[in-house]
Amino acid sequence: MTARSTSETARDIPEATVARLPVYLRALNTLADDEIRTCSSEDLASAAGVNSAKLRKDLSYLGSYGTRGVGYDVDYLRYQIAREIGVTQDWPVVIVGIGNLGHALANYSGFRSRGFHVVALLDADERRHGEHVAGVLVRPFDDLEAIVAEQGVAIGVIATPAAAAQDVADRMVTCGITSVLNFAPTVIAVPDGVDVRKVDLSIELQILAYHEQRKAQL
Amino acid sequence: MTARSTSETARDIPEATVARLPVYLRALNTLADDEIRTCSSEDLASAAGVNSAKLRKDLSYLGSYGTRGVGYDVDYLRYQIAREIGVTQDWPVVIVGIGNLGHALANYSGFRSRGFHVVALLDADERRHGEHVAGVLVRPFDDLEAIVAEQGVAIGVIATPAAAAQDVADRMVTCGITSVLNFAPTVIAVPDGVDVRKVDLSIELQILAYHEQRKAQL
DNA sequence: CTCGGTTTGTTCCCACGTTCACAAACTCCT
DNA sequence: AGGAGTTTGTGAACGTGGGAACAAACCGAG
Repeated sequence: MTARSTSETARDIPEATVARLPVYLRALNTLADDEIRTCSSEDLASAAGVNSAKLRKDLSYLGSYGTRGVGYDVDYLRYQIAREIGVTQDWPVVIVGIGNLGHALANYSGFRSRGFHVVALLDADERRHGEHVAGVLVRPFDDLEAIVAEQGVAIGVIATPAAAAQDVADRMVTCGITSVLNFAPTVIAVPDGVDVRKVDLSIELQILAYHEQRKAQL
Repeated sequence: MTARSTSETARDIPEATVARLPVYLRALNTLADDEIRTCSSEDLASAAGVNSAKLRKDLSYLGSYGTRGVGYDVDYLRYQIAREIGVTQDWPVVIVGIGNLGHALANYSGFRSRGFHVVALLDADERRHGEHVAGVLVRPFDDLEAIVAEQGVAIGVIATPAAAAQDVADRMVTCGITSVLNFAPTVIAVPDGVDVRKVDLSIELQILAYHEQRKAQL
């Protein structure tokens, strides 16, 4: 995707692998909670719901962190994956659009516990300003630039209606945000160098409906 | 994935294509709202954020619904895609776990407007029972079997904490649900023939964080 | 009817991802 | 020390998906 021109220092990890690393990390955390110190690729793979060969190949992109004949040290591997993903540091995040979904996101404990913390909640509707959600003040959308500059925010979450999403994305990009998580049910366009990931609830249901319909046809 | 043994009547559409059909459908709806009657593959592709060659190939799996030299009839194509996905009919859905996220899902208008309607909200916590969310009564989780049987529910949504997700999934499968949309941050195991799709907010953020970290290293 | 312009449907090729299978490397037991 | 058993890391085969390019098909003008 991005052309890595000079100094091929960092090995580039396939996108499909990157998407699975967080799953492995969560599985390792669960194992660690159960005070399991070591696991085989088979153990971890079944906890993560994947094939063990795929797991080993995925991990091999990070380095050789296992021991043949033994397996992986849970804590060590956990740290290596966290470091590779970048969640050993803490990422400030802004959420725009404090409707039903924005509320749920602001309250979602999985963010804070996994290296992210919500530094601001923004909404265009001034009737919401001053309200506190999950202990964070809801502020005007126009405060975006100031907050991003002050806090060094790189990641923005869009939880607005579809009609507002592109405008919000444009403003985010303008003030320096380079990663966007979009919950609005619309396609947003961004310049090169900005990453967008989309989460769309009704699309997921429609995919299930397709398969469901196929099953019914037998 | 599923072995289609006999009567190869229905062409099987690649999974990647299935995942994009809802996007095309939404783009077509937007065009229809603007009273556009016809569009080229180029028009639709840019509205959907994909390459036009890919769009044409995707549509070709459904049949030949375009006219060379002209393009696609918006309404006709819209109907064909909707029929293929299965959203010309209405799918009953149950949501289990009425916390912050469950609330947001119950209130999400995109479901009803796209061929899905919430027939029941279930929660294990009896303090929530009797409450109405988005006009639907919150009922005990133990009512699951009765509701699924009565209403012919095939699709279940899990919005519980991670610890409860597997149990909920097991109960759903037992009473005949064959498609599950899982919002709980954990991997759930289901038997063959049951489809699971996972939506995981913190995983999406972690993927963004990985790329963000890579950008910062330049 | 024919010709030029347009747009679809499809073929071909390449890149990416998945899985198998096995050599390399480690532990433990005798 | 040596051999049996175990598990990782990886090379190779295979399948799926993406994109360029082009033939087929349609429209409209003359």
